[in-house]
Amino acid sequence: MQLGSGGKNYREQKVVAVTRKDQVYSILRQAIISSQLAPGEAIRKELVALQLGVSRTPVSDAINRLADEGLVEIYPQTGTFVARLRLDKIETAQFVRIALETAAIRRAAERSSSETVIRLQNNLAQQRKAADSRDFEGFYALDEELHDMICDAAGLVGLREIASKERSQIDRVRRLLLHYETRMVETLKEHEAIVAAIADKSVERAVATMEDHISKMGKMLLQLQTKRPELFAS
Amino acid sequence: MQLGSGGKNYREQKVVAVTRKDQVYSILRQAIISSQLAPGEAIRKELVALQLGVSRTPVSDAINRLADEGLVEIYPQTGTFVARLRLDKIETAQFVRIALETAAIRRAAERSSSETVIRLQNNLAQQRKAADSRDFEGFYALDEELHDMICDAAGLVGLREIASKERSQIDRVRRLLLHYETRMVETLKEHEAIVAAIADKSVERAVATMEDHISKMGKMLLQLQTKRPELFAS
DNA sequence: AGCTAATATGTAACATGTTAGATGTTATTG
DNA sequence: CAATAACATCTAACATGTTACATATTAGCT
Repeated sequence: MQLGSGGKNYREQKVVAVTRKDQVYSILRQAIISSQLAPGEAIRKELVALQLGVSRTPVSDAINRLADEGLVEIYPQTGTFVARLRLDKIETAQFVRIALETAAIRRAAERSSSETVIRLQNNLAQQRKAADSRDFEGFYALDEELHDMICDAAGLVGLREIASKERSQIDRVRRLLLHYETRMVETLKEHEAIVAAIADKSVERAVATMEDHISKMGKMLLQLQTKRPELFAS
Repeated sequence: MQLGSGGKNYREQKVVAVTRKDQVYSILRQAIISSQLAPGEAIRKELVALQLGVSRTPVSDAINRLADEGLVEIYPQTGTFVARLRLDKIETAQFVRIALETAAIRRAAERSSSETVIRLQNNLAQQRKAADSRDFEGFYALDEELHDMICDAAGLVGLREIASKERSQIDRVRRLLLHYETRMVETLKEHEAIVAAIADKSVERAVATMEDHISKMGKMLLQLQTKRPELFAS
């Protein structure tokens, strides 16, 4: 594992964090969300440590964090596994997502500056490009970014991180759906409606379009169980 | 640290979790939220390990988790400190709390059974007793329990844990305010209004009373900075 | 004295050795 | 042959040794 020059951390002005455990965490999290590591698959800490060229300690630390996040399941003295999907957990995540993001967009619509709107529209332009060229992965990343930008626009420190963490379960399911997903054009339209409402400062319309958007996506997610039942627990 | 008989963990039916790191986590978290460990105070891992009769490993694991939760701050190669309060973080936590708990009470009011209502009213009766006998700590615990019960009544797996985690910052501030707090009677009235709305299945009224309740408390929290500025960062 | 560089110190981060418990397999017994 | 007990194996949990880095202190220089 080649780390990137080791950026310094200073006491008062805390910087990105470049510890090995953070790097391992990012790598594993990415691998899980992108389904490179499939739900139910065993994670052998020692092997991971070997592959990444670190000791077992940072790997364990990273996995503990992933367990808190609900992305892995640790069975003491037995093994660590990529968490299988659970419909009830996904339902809760979906609920939390709607609660947080509708509240966030309400604030965002109330207080958004023209610069913010421009950035949002910029993102939309890129989404159109990605949609035109059938670039699923690119579109997906821009989708996430748009939601993050709206969270940020609410102007609350740390809100994006909280929302993004609660979204990780849903992100994972969406990735698995990517291949089946044909909703890119519809999604784009919904995004456009959301941004338009923010630009118009139509607070209630922004909230309603966001709720509609997340709900529609939620319905998609539930279809995964019929398509890939082996990914689900219990 | 005397552990309680070591309850078994089985693969499919996962049980409470009795690892040392979980115990250390609970102990430290309690100590921080109850302000036994004051904001800004250093935590010496080795000392904690010694005091609890465990090695540094479970202590580090517990502290990592507390850091994720925002209750401690780890400065690499320097030290670990109980997180100082930050107005902006508290504001975000307050926002998240309103978003989650109003959404939760909406669902709870829609679907609450008569048994649930009875449990809530039972809690209220105990709150009245605690208020009569000026039992701040007891009242506070019942307050938390009431909010947890409402989360549970929404019928979403894991929602209570998420809400409770996001509330930890606020709980800490409330504890610090306990000695100044004279709002117990008013708080009780607000709780009664909330439960009454749920019992009546008046969804919108339940949501409104909950939002009002949390907002009023939020205003109290902000007064702490003028009373105890040394607890705050930046 | 004021500034900079060398050094000392303390801590988290990291590495690795050890233990205990969960589970699967094989032997043993009725 | 089935039930069960002994055992082997594997893994996370835990313990402890080592390293690197942030910071404070001191020494040396102008």
